Amino acid sequence: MKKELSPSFLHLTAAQARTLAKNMPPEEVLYELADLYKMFADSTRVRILSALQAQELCVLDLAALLGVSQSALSHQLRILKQAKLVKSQREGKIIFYSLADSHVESIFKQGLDHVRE
Amino acid sequence: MKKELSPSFLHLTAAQARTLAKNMPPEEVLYELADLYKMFADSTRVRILSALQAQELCVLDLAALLGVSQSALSHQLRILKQAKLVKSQREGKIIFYSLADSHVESIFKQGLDHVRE
DNA sequence: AATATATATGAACACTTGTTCATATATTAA
DNA sequence: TTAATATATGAACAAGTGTTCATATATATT
Repeated sequence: MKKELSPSFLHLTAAQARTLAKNMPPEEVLYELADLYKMFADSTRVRILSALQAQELCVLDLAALLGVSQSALSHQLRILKQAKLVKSQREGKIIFYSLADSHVESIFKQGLDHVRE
Repeated sequence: MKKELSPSFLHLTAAQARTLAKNMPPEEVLYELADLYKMFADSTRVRILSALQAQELCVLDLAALLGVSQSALSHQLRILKQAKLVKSQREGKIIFYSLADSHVESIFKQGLDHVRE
């Protein structure tokens, strides 16, 4: 029995290609996944998340701790907040930021395991 | 006993700041971590990794499967290979790509868990 | 009310990144 | 050797991103 080879594939039968595509997460999910990882793909944001993992902090303390300008930090915090990785809580003049999600920690650790291997 | 407040911090004592900094992974590791996540921060690369998770594939099949140009794919494969997330194996004219590292899968799954929550 | 403090934001800019196009390299077939 | 196939790569370009600078907003203090 001759294998039915789709004209566009080299080694995959059309059936195999379909099965493969079906077993992959939907495109839309993969796009969201890339967007999630974009949040961790900048060293400033990674350092922010790493610090907030230890304890909640206000903007100026974070800035001092990381050696980043207040403005740059504020911009990044906004991005992290929109992505719902970080939340804020006002106490008078000061706003405290903390991790919004326990998943952040596990994603973080997974990555560290790989980097340290 | 008065708290010794470092002039540069608002709510952190100098001691707290030191402890916090000490408990964070070293800067250099955080930079590597960001670089690792950069690999997952592009939808084309995520889709490549997702496909290779199912099975090893040659460049043209991958291109057809994902609907990406051969050139674009080749460029991305080079990037993934340099990052040691992917490896290649030649068989005559054809080069098969596969995941280089089992960590890739776990990083992937962790992210999916978060996206799907 | 005026001032000081803490944070946010818009615009501009430099830098990075992913794709395309054209072409190069490598292997196989004729 | 020549032609065909599979993959790689350099240059150019468009789009995206992170920072800075100046300024705005919000709260507290005097």
